[in-house]
Amino acid sequence: MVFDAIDKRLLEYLQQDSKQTNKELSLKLDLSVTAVYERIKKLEREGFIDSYVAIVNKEKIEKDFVVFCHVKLVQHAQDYVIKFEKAVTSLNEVLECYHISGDYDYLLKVIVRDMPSFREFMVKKLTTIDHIGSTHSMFVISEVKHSTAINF
Amino acid sequence: MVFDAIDKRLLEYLQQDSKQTNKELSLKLDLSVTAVYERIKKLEREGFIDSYVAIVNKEKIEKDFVVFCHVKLVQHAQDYVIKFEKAVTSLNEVLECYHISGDYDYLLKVIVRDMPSFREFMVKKLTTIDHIGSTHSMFVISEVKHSTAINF
DNA sequence: ATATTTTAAGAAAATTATTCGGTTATGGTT
DNA sequence: AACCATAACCGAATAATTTTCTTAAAATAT
Repeated sequence: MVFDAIDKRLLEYLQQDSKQTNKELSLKLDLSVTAVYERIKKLEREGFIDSYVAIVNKEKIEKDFVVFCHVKLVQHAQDYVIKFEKAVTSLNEVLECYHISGDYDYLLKVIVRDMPSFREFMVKKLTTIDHIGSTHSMFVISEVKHSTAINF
Repeated sequence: MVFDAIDKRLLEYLQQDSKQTNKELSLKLDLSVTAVYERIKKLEREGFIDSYVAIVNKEKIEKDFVVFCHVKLVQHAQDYVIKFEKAVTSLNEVLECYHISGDYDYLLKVIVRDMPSFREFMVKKLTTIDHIGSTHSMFVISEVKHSTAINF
């Protein structure tokens, strides 16, 4: 399987707007509609494209209170880690969770409605998970840049 | 404009998979194809849906070295802030940038190929921006959860 | 209770995606 | 350089989907 410069450009376009028609893409890439179609199918089949999603506006649905939470575990025994990761994954306020290097073990991206909701989330959900040592919250004052597109 | 429970479910479905046909959605929502069509158009028009994008697999394109960078400015005069935000936004390794509360001013999500590329990014790009006081990098060991869908 | 507006439905039209058969490039082998 | 095998491409035909249109039913206001 060869992944060439045209595939690269195609992915760039699709990361920007996945609702473009194959005809539009065929003009940009100087290919036939069929060639574009088959390249897209190949990229989907081979796993280059994970999914197609709609990006919704946080403000509009009043879920625009974003907080990054650092979490440290008391111990790092494997079953503690597994349990924590499973628990945190199931929380729908947690959109992202990363195991990271540094002073803390994890970095979580949490999205809720407002500060009271955040308190509720911390008290009733996050800190009820076993083996959490400490947490540290960083509130997002403003989103300067937010893109889902990976540049080559 | 009313945003009801059906719209909510519709957004949930579209955040999961935006390539579903209106017919599939009409079955899930127990509506006609036209009703689904018009609701989607309304959500797009009113700004509930920002865009439709393809999510590409980082590993596949060998851009899966993810780093969160804290950045502190030397001063917070408005023109320093504006310049920094503009400069950082233009860097295509920086997918996300947040102005945050706490010890540091900004949190950046950086995606590159590997550690050498990261070093290159830090030395040649990030730290050449004016007025940066200090930085602190947290390397992602593993991505436990990564979703673009906001839950209601 | 009546008028007005919104929402929904089915059918028709327009556009788009997908399949198909044949052709042209590409890479490797002799 | 000629050969084969494979992959990529194209245009046309078909299938599926989106979009428009017309009308009917709810919901809301007068």
